[in-house]
Amino acid sequence: MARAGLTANRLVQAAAELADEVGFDKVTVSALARRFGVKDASLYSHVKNAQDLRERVAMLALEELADVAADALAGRAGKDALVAFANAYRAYAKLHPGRYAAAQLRLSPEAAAASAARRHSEMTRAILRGYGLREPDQTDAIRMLHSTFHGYVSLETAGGFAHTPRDAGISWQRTLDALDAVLRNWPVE
Amino acid sequence: MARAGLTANRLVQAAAELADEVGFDKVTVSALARRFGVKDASLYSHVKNAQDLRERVAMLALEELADVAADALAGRAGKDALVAFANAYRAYAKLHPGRYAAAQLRLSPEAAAASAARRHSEMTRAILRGYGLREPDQTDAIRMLHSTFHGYVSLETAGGFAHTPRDAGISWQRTLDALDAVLRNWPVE
DNA sequence: GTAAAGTTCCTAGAGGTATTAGGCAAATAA
DNA sequence: TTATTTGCCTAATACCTCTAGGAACTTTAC
Repeated sequence: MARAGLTANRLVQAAAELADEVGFDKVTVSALARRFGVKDASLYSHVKNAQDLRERVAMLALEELADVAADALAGRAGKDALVAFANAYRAYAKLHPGRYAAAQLRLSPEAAAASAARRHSEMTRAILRGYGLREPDQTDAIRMLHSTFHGYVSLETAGGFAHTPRDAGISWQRTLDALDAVLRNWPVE
Repeated sequence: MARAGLTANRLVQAAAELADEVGFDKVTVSALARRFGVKDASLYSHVKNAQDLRERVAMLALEELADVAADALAGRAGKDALVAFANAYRAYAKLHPGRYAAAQLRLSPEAAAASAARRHSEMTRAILRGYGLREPDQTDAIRMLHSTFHGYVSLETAGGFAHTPRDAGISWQRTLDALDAVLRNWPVE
């Protein structure tokens, strides 16, 4: 009886690939077992259950996303940083739709997710440094930026922009221009 | 053998309530049958299958969302309209989280979804009339608005803003201020 | 008013997914 | 080499989806 060499990490990696291929909602214990040529029950030595598996994929995606964003941000400031960060974010979502969907999962162990989530916030805060925003405006601006990025990418990949002929990449650029403008002149009510 | 009085509409309505109570992903044919005190198989005379059921809930949500948005928009213009529309959107998502999740479903029969989707675009376009935007800027702005609204609501309900003490309602208001500002002064590159 | 037709719901059953319990064999440690 | 741990298996339960075919109820048509 030859062993398949399963590992939690290997499973999560394969689950992430599966998610990108067939969609995150179709990442199932059975499908994953099939991919490794083992029985379903065998996976339960490595992951707690299906939910645990999905959460690990989510964590992987969050970390990867933070990595590419950090790379994009390195050595840039101001609008340059904003655009690079945003583009890295959008590119990752396009390249890894399943992982991106996973990253949107509501994680139960808040503590575990916090590390990746904090990295994202830190980076966004770094971008804002170039715009001279102070708290609490900074938090408001971070929330707006995250919302716009996530909303745009999410609607775009769901086909929400397909009805209109206008190229989605151009609207994205214009949206970034608009965000830059609003940050440079943040409304002080 | 007393009849339960099932109807496609009644099923969809109950499924929507179920979605708000336990989450859209837990809306299942079995659970719905249980709620009506009938056998699973009985539902298949009224809906094609589970996917069909979910899509009908999505359509219901899209229509309801368009209705409340239209009400909010009536008789308003400019920033007033923008804020009313956005608040109606956010309020609906908070009141009906399951339905809101359903509305995000990628609908297969594009034609069917188009009617509701068009209403949303029409309304957003109406808001922009107060800002004097022309095509193609209008399309870009619509996409930005939708993205920000959806992204914010989506992140908020997923608990993404819970780490920071800042009240999510205030950040929302400031985001709307920012959107108003950027629309009044749309960057012409 | 009754017979035909259509509709609603049921029973039965097949197939997929999630998960636990318990066992044997392979890898590792003593 | 023996002892222990680990990896994967079989078996079994439970839930969800969906199809086929049948019985009871409702509506239609004469």
